[in-house]
Amino acid sequence: MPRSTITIRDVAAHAGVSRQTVSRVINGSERVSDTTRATVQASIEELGYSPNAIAQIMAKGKTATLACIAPNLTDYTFASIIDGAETTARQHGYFLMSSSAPDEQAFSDLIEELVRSRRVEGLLVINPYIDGRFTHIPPHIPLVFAGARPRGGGISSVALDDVAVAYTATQHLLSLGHRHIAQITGPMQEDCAQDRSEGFARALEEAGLQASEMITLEGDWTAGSGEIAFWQIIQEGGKPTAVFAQNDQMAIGVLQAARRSNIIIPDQLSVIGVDDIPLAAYLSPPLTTLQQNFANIGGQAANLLIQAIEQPHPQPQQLRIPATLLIRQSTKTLEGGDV
Amino acid sequence: MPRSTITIRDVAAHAGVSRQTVSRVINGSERVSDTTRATVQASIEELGYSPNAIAQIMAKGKTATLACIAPNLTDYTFASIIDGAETTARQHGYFLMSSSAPDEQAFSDLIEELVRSRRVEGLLVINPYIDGRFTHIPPHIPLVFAGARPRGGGISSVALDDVAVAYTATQHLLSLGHRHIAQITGPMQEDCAQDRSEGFARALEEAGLQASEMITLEGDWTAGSGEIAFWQIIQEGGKPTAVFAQNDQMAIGVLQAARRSNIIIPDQLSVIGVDDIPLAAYLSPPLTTLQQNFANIGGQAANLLIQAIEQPHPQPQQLRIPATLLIRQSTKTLEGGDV
DNA sequence: TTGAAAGCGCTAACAT
DNA sequence: ATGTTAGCGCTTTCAA
Repeated sequence: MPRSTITIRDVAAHAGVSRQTVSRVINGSERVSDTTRATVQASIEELGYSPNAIAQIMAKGKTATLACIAPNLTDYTFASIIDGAETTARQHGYFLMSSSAPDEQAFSDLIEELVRSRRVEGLLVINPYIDGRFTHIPPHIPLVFAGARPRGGGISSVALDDVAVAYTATQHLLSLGHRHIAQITGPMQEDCAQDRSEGFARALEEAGLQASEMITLEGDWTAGSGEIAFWQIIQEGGKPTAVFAQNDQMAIGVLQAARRSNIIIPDQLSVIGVDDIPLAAYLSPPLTTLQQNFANIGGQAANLLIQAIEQPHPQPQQLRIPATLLIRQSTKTLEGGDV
Repeated sequence: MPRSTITIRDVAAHAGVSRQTVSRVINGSERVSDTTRATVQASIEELGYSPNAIAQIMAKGKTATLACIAPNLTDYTFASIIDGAETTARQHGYFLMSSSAPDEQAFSDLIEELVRSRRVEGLLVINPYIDGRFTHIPPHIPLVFAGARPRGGGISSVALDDVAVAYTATQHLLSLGHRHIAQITGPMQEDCAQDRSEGFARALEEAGLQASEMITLEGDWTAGSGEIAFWQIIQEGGKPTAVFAQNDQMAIGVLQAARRSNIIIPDQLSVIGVDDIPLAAYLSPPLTTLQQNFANIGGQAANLLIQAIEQPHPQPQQLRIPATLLIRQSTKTLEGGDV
């Protein structure tokens, strides 16, 4: 027969003090004499007491829990952001409940359950604009977006500096002499894809070129979509000497399609991606890309969220995180003519 | 001035009934007349009332929350298991808190906080034997292991049928005519790596060969370790015609090392992995592997855990999940001689 | 079918 | 420095 859980009451009785004193010891209050503190501590140890977190939450009115919702948990970029957020949250004494919501309905249900039931004090939403999910976020709850700048005002966010990233990637290709650069974008309903397209256009314009002269196709961030897009480029008779894929997955698809079309990379075609997923360095050839610091993005987002919870009137902030150009072997100086 | 949260009290007053009646309506009790139920429902809607989950937990003494702890959240295999577990947990009305614990200390701290504070009712531990973390698991808490069979008795688990998986992989290579097969294992302190090694040996023996005649090197599941292992094989003058890598990541390392050594895959060397990570099909060449159903593993594990929580005396169960051989282009019939 | 009382384990606000 | 008194918002006896 395992004895029933021991409570603050048992400790109080055992130590010969009031429950309140035990509570003070637990919470590290100054207003306890060293001797009683020691006595209480001893009782706690002896009884193997541990406070019931739910009861503490109940009495304090604070759950010290954040929710983080991503489209899924398996995507490396999402998982890394969550990992970073969790670490930071815990450092500040918060728990992080991470959940996936593949579609708008699931998102809506989840939010409803989490927020209305007051299980969490704040919301960290990764990629809020992949569908209409942002419309289901209730007002007045501390909120931070990760992976996209907010469309409306008053919302804090942490995201890659997408314009700058695309600009840098395109610049790199231009500096290698490429003048026929195809672009494969993410879904254009996502601000992130729009911003990267803008960065692409900007770099071209500075070089006296027009984005409209280049082939641009839309993918959905998957390797498969990159593959399809590149085949389409070939079929349409496009002769780019370089491809800017807006993420690594799609770049991988391009590598695959190129291989099957007997196009040698980087000799006949340079390819650059964005993200630096772990396998990028192990591709054939290793992929030149822009490395994101996902853990940092997650950590900063958690920070902003905790600020929003703890401060009375926090100022919404938009943080943009820079990326690092990693030159590997999938990009190369343009030598001969076109493909 | 946002009005303070409305409670069951407000609803009771508004509907002209007692709090208990409202509670009964919330919990779907039968013992309420249809008319009062309707009245109460109307009040709930009108006031926009939603029960406070923390208070419910407090009163019921059940958190309906599971914890899932993995070495990290970013590994695709872990994330997929978690994803599957979360889906199943939610279907049964449970929440899942997933956390990463990179080392033993972090694991110990996390468990301490989660279990002793009674925030969670059960523990789902992914890869409990990567270090000594399993020794920090407190007794008497509902527990399920994922990714490894338990060493002690009385613990439920869900894992790949590692012996069978390795047997199938090796069989495949043997059936292609290979007789010189190198093996790259995971860390041998992990049961999973041991079991796969056993399956490897068993298949060889059935073909009249000995595992001791083959080169076996130990990796740490990373692509880098696979790469290093393969270089070592070459340096030592090993001439395998095939490599069985105990996971895809290490197989990727082999692909990389082979490419740099100008060894053509699959013409000069066949390579097979385990997992079927998303990029396996996009490698050069696409990787032959054994596909795991991670979501299923996670889902089954969550099921067992919930059973353990809800049933008085659950029987510990060891579930072994089969894998599917996916033949792609990294394995090929042995034609000429050795490399 | 409904309500009153008691309590879940803890803490905040006042005492002393 | 310590104790007393009220809750936190809900559910669970037990009565009626």
